[in-house]
Amino acid sequence: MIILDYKDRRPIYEQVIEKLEELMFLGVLKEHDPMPSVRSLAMDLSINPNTIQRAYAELERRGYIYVVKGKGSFVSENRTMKENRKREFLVQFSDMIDEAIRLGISDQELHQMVEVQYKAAVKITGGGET
Amino acid sequence: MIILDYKDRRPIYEQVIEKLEELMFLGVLKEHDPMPSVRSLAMDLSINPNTIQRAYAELERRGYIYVVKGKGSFVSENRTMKENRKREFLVQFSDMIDEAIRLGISDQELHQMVEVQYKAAVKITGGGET
DNA sequence: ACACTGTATTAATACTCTTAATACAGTTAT
DNA sequence: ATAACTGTATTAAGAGTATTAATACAGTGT
Repeated sequence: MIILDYKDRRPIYEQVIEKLEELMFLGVLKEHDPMPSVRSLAMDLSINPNTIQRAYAELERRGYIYVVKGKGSFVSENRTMKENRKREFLVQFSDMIDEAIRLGISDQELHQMVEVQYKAAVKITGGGET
Repeated sequence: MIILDYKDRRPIYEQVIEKLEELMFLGVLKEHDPMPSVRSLAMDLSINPNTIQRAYAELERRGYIYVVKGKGSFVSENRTMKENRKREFLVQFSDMIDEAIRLGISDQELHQMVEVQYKAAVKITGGGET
């Protein structure tokens, strides 16, 4: 379910956070679904439970999971998550355009890139079917 | 000339590399200009000369500066740099479009963002006047 | 000779990430 | 109640990296 990349410079717990958020976003982990337990996920990934614990603590802090003591951790109702993600996208996208301008890329070129890339990407991924 | 951000998680030497590359890109540091000496830049930034040395070694490895022993370090003829930067941009931009598709953003929306952001950014920055 | 350049080395310190070994409290099923 | 799960907390150790510090050496220019 999750594959770690040890060549990645970022710490493992961050990768775990990212992957789990992605699974929530994709709907593989649905609202109120139980998260894998700290120990079992640690076993799965062959890493220390403390490292998973750290990732879970951060996910809880972000409001993406909630904890019921003794029972486990569960996926939150995460409307906020998709909003956050979209907000981040918008910021990054406008930064990209600033960079494009610095690089002397014209708006026509940008439009063309959007067009080409969009078609190509949709063809591969299947794109935004909700 | 350079301001370090100690809240940034990345190491100082990486920030120094980034800032110096930016100054070259902007033309503040022109081809064959002398770079500030290791010791003087270290003084300026109130950090250890070794840290600057590390940044310079990396800049040389990337071909952005060249060294004349006993004289100093100088800005390379860096056509490659702008090409590299453009290449990086293209990769990132297509990644962004993939993300947009995941977020269910239509190509029309993307085109509109490009349009709005481009005009706004050019107005502020003055944009790609070379 | 002196004051600059870059470069190299070694040591010490600090910080972060990760693992390991426990321990404790709450839940659930038997 | 006991066993087997949950999450949480703590403490210690190890590894790796970033940074500083103190030198030393070689080349350049005045």
